[in-house]
Amino acid sequence: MIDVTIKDIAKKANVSYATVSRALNNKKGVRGETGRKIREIAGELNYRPNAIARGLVKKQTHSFGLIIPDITNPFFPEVARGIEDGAREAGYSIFLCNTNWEKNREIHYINLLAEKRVDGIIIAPISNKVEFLEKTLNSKIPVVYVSNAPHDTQNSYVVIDNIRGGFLATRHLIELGYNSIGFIGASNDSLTIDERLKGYKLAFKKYGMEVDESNIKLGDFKRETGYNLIKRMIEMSNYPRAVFAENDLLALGVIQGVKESGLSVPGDVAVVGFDDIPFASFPEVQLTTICQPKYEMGKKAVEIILETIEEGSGKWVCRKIILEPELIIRKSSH
Amino acid sequence: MIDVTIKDIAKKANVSYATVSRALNNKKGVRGETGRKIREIAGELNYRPNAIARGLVKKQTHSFGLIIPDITNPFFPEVARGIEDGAREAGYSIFLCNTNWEKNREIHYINLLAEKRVDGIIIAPISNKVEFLEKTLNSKIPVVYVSNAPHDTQNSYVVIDNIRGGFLATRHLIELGYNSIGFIGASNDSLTIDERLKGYKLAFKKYGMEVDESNIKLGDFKRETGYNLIKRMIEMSNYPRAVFAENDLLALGVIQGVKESGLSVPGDVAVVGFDDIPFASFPEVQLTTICQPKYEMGKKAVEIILETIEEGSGKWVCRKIILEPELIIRKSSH
DNA sequence: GTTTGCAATGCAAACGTTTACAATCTAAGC
DNA sequence: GCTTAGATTGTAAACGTTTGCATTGCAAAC
Repeated sequence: MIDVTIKDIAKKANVSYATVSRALNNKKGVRGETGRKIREIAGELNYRPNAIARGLVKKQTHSFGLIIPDITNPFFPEVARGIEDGAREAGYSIFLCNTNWEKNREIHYINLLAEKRVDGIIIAPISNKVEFLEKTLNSKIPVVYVSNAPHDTQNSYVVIDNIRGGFLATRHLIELGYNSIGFIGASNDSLTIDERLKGYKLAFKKYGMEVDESNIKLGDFKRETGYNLIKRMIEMSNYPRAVFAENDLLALGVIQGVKESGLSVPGDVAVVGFDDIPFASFPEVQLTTICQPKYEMGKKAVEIILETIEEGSGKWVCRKIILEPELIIRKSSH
Repeated sequence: MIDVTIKDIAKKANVSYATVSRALNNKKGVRGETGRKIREIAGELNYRPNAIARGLVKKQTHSFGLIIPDITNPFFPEVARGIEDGAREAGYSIFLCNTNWEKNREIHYINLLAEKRVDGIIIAPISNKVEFLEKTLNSKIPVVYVSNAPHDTQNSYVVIDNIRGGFLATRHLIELGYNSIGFIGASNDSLTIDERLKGYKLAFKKYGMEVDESNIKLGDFKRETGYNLIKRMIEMSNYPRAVFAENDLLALGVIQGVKESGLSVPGDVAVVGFDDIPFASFPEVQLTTICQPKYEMGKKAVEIILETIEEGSGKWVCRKIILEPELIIRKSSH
């Protein structure tokens, strides 16, 4: 009962195992009756093709890797779902790799996936330092960046226009009349933050306003961080009456911090986030935010990976897709 | 540059490839100098062992499958993170399979994982109908159920005491003085619901109260469902002033529905959830709920899988772990 | 009744490892 | 210097498939 192989079937059907292989893969050149018998026996024996063996000879595993920094941030599961759906439809499986925002874990996984001979890698990189990734993988395994990507990459990516997003969020607050606007984000070797901050500054410039660097506070991507940073900010004598947080999780932390300081949102401090995670729209929260098409982003990333794989090792497919962010105004700012 | 193998190294080092294999795996019986040279060459050539080939001969892939119904429900990412952490520490990778609550997708994935020859499967089953799963996998691939499990299974599981959880939630509401308490959950071939509902009824019994079946409304596990069901409930002339929702997502939907009906929580309707997802504790939400040790649950499940694998095909490891639920009282009920 | 051509099948190599066993080398013991 | 044991290395089989090529069988065409 342990692991029935193609040979077992061959023996029972009195044919060579090459014929069994052909029959089971519905290849031409096998008599109808023979095929039927073989399939029947395969069924009886509860045969399951060994994808490992097949992978070895066909040099493809029908699987790819998905590297994300934080499965706990609802943004990523949403993207992952898109990827998973697309992959399944095409007959691919995905290795889930959660880096927990640790660079060495990212590297670890890249090596691992390479050893597993995945057909492609979809990665939401932690930072814009991707030399290692690019060096080890380039021209060997197709890579698609998702969510954010180093701008000088040779690889495909599907991202959102983070500068535009940062700009939209900030402009929204400016137009509401705020002239002192805080920025709360993750540490600055992340590309995401780099660009969203750029958008933030762009808006200031466009309206002829000065950026006050002391209003920019950086940490990481966790909710607690938003909470801590806003508290520190509020201690400042002249704290900003509006805050743009780099993602919704941070924004939620900010809101919590504001409330706990005895202030109100948006009365005392207006808050805008980024991502539009499901909870942002929850009536209790009603967070103004920049919406990213998360599911579609994942779906698209898979499409590109598949396209690259199909293309064979021939020419290098390179799609650079930049999606439009959308400002969604809710009650945390008005 | 495309795929350097053990043979390339052997040629360059002037040794047989068996020696290379031994050297790279740090096996005894290879001279220090030889080993050093081989490793050096391997480094230069940027050699990456082919896990597929290795898997074929060693008959293990160092990967296992994780089947969950909904990666979008924050409960599961939390569990997944525990599993991922445990797996990585032990050198295993996980195939993520999201069934989207569809039974045939679950079956599809089970077959797929079997073909991929994963070393084990951790599954949060959709329903208590697992004959197929058990039939196809039993005694071939180690299985560990997580979150909930069929009680008559031969396999290991790590779950929470759902009956107890349902009981705690309901008792809490009873003790607050409510005598008409609604139950909102998923369709009834889910084990989870079966047990939590059992706990609900148990509490009624214990306090000598009658269960009013019209106060029990079933749908699925999505937030919208909670929203829709509570709205239907509120239309009833004598709707319950307290609701136990089978999970936090449903509970959030319930709260939304209550508010939109112009009623307040907990003033008009008290709400208790289940899971304690991160957002339940958010100050805007403050959902009373039954806490599950999600991360630990995942961690434990991996431990068991690993233990089973280590054990070899010798005896059948079977651990049945039932964790204690904990009632966390917040502002959605008091 | 040959030939021709094509469909059906079998044979064997290949994919990149690991590993049992055989062969060789080295150095210690006599 | 010869034996011998132990360490080092090589040979080849195995893992379960796919697939190019050779072989066979059979029917149609001559």
